[in-house]
Amino acid sequence: MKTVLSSRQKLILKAIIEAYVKEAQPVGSKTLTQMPYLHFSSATLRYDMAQLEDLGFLEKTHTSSGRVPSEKGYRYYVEHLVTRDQDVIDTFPLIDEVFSKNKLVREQALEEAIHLLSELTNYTAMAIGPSGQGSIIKKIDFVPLTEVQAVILIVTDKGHVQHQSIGIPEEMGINDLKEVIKTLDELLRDRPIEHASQILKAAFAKREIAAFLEYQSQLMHSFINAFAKFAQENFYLSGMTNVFDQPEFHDVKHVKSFVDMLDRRDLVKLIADKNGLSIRFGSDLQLIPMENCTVISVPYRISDEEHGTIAVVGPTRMAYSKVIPLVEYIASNLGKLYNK
Amino acid sequence: MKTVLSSRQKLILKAIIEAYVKEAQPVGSKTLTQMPYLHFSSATLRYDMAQLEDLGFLEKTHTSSGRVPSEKGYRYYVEHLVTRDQDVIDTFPLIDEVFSKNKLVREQALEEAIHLLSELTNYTAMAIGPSGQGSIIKKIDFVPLTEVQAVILIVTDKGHVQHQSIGIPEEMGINDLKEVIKTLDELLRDRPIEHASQILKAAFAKREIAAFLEYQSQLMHSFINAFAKFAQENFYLSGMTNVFDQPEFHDVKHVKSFVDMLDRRDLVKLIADKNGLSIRFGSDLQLIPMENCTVISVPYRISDEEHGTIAVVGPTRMAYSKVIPLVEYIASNLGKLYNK
DNA sequence: AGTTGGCACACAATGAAAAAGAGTGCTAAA
DNA sequence: TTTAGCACTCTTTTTCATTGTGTGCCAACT
Repeated sequence: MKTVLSSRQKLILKAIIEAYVKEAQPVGSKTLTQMPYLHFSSATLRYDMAQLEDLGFLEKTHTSSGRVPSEKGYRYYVEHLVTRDQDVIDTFPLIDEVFSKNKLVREQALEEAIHLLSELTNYTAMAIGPSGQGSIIKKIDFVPLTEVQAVILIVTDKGHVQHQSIGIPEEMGINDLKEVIKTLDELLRDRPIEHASQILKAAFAKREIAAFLEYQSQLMHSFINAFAKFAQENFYLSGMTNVFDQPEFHDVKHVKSFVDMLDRRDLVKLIADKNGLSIRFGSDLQLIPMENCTVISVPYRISDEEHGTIAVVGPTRMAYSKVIPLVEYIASNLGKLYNK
Repeated sequence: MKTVLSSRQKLILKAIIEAYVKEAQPVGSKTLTQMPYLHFSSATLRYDMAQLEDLGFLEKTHTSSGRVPSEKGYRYYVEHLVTRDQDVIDTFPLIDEVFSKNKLVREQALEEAIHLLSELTNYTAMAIGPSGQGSIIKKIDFVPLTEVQAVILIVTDKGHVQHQSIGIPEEMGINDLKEVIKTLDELLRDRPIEHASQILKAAFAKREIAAFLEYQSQLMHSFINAFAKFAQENFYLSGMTNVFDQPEFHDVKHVKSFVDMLDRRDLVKLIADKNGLSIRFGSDLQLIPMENCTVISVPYRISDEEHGTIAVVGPTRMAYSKVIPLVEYIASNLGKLYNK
């Protein structure tokens, strides 16, 4: 069953949400009478407000307080009512300017972008960077440092690099190690990173690279470790403390669990792998520190294999009309930016 | 002029500080009478407390409250009164066990160490890792990715690796680039990282590597950028939120400025380059968010060139008798650990 | 001289009661 | 359908008295 709201009810819901977003105070009928397009008496507005409450779009904090939007109210708002803030759209040329001013290396581009995003929204911005997933190994190399130490290097076609220090056992000379690495390079070059560990293990089982058995497991461990690092989603964060100013975060307990959650990167799996603009509220996220919070995320795409997501985290009482166009614009421009 | 305290006054100061550290409440004369070694009447203790207050070691929150240690009081305490907690010393074998259990790669060792430190102290732990400073360039290499893209690699004798994606200009083939990198490798190999930029610039000025002039500046920029990254102190942080439980951090404003300060790494320069155990209080640090906080830092040393500092940050009302031996022990053992 | 019990005083913390304020729901009338 | 009016509810703020903790000082005791 689809609930139908009268156009005045829609106006009221929109006005309440936008006033509440601004003031963080329950909004009453009297406040609404001051709004343009709502020049009715307070009694009339009260009547509609009561209906909106019955429908579950509004809530009261106590019997005789103003109304506060419910999560359902916000949902309806972002789906049907929200408009893109013209002031924000007017800043798009400025964003272009900031981006084009600094010449950015790949990794810095994402960082810059979410920094800008957090500055402009005053909420917390995050990004999941393109992972090594889907990359092809381009080279495996090693550099001897001393008689007993060396560094192994792995480079992918996307320009990702992993390195790992290893020890060289006494009974094995540098030349022997060179031989092993060369074999590995031939074995793994042009193979996808995801298969690397498996190929390595298979080769090890077949003794193809088992000239120095007692050393194998240690070296293999180092490589597998390095391969695993590629798979790690890389996570960018900016403006973590921005949301602390919000009254939703007045309690240090809440701040603490929020920071811990970001530290643990609990949100990574949640914002990844969504198509297009996604707005998720506290109850969608199933994380206690995210109660009363909303995550707005948009995926971006740099190439067929390289993609990720950027997101803004803020209180559910968020300035959607400003944040939504901003996130969308920055996500859509990241691709261009990245390839500069 | 040197203030001399009677042995009873010392006992009282010690008892007050330790009680205050535990309870975070002003401590009164009655509480003190319950302490062992302080079986005097409350009036007697009050008399000494008044003297300690005159000397500036104690403070009152209002005319008739218990006493709270002043910063001067804490200073005297850590210099003359504090003892190393035996319980903590007893845990040292456990620390050894944790360390030896996990085989650690260089970078992970520091991370593990300060993680342990923050867990055991319940305060915030930081470390400045050995920087690339003092390292020697061992190899400069490049890996072509596509016709127009490549990665440059720089490896030092300490096993540090930096990489940077670069674009290959059309008028320059891969072979030309290979030539340039080879020249650079010869030029910079076995040279200290600190001189690298300078050598590069000098060579550029003398046109030694100027076969493709219009490209030079871009490439040089990438290299100089990569060299600069070595110089960055690398900073490790663990248990940032631990201190949020402390009553000193009950205010979100304070929490926010504290997190921002850590984000900006304001403390890095402050804890670096001190010899031996250093205990600095809020007023020493000259940072607003560090009021009522103390930083305990100890340098560690891995080799002649590789050294750093680990530190614990907590409220001035800190369990010094536990933290001091812990930080010292972990710092002294980091060297061994690192070289495994 | 050092130590102690006794007592007046100061202030914070707690809780109850009163007053003020904001906003609602309902009803009857326009 | 809209509005004015009014009683009612609940929060917030203020005030005031009460209680409790701890001090400072003084006179007396060891």
